[in-house]
Amino acid sequence: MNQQLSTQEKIVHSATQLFLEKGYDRTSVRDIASKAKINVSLMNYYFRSKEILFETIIDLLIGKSSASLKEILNSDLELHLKIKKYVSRYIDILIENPLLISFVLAVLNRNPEKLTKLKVADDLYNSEIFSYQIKNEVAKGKIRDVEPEQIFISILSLIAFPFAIKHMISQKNNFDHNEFIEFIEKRKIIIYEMIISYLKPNQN
Amino acid sequence: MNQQLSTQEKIVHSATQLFLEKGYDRTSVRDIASKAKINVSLMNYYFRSKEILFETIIDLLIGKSSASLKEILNSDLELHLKIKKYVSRYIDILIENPLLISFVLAVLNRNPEKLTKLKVADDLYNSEIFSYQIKNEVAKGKIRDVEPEQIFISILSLIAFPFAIKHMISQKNNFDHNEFIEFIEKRKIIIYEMIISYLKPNQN
DNA sequence: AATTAATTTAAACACTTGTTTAAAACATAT
DNA sequence: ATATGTTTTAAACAAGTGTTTAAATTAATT
Repeated sequence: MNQQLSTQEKIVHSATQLFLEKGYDRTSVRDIASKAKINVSLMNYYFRSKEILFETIIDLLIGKSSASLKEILNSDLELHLKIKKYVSRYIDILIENPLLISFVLAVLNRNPEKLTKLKVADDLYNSEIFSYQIKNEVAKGKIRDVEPEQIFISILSLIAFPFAIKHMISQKNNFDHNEFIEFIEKRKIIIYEMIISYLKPNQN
Repeated sequence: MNQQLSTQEKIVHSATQLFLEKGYDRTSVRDIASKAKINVSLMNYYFRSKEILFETIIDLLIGKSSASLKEILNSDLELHLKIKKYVSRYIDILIENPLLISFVLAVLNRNPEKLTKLKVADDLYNSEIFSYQIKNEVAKGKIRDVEPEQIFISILSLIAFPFAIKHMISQKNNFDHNEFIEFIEKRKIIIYEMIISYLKPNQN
């Protein structure tokens, strides 16, 4: 399989895997080269530096997943259904790549200055329409009086954090990978119902 | 102030700050030495290696905060009140040290093998009594039928994750530090009510 | 005051890091 | 077949890493 790939692709492929597993600092250029079975200097030939290679990979990783999430948030779906779809889709993405969250968090805390350039801010996290929708429902008395930002952060937290502490959860409950995924799959409904029950206006 | 401290204390003090801000890998022994205004080799004299110094600091950081949380979880408080106190206390701890979560997450993903030794697993995260309490309430029909683990992870996520993405939240909403804390303070009630409203048995 | 122990220092060690250089190998085009 | 451009290679570079050594300084003990 590695045979079919171009040198450039081999570098990206191997580096992505290593960055996800060990992070930027613990991955050396020689690690990447030996995993991709290429000469060390080819990394500098195709990408000018390790840093640039890293940024390329960040954009690749995040760009891939963010598009469909943004689409859901900006759609004209009814609020409840939108939340349900968003939660479900987001969890599916993270199940496909369970290391993504830890990766993004690491980037966020190592290079907070690169945040603007990072697609996360724009794509994963721009929710004008969603905010407006919530404010609207509040105004109509359909849901409890809430700050959209607080709701959005809550949803995000409930979805993403378990992946960030996957090791801890798995160890405590003696989960193998499949059992962890089962645990996470259940959260699609739990998170949805948790948010919905909170949003219900006071029934006094 | 640095004058009063012993060499050993100066090392721990400076290293803690650097590890929290920049992480283990991006902090060099010479960084620590120059911040503590001591000779490089004193680090190896008092602690045998950078790794051991790091583990010492992990235990210090986590041990400090975990005690009071464990106490609340294991107390015989009524469930609702227990959750309220736990959320509030946990948030207070993280406000006091907003970098703690990112630090722990970094350790968790870099050295997952050290997890057992890490006090997190035992202290922050052992909730036999809490689990039993929830199962009990479920059996009595006082709350919805839920898995205690899912509830615990949800509470943890709602509390901790916003600190892990502090930079993102602050940038998007143009928060300075105080405004971020305000945002977080509001979550004490939000998280409590979110969990409680979810736990309410079906009113059909 | 003399001797022993604890602390601090500067220098060096061995190793790894990302990157560059310049020659070699290969492919393409004239 | 020759020349040109692209890709790959091995070797070296300079800088930084954690740690050790052995001498110098300070403190404690007899």
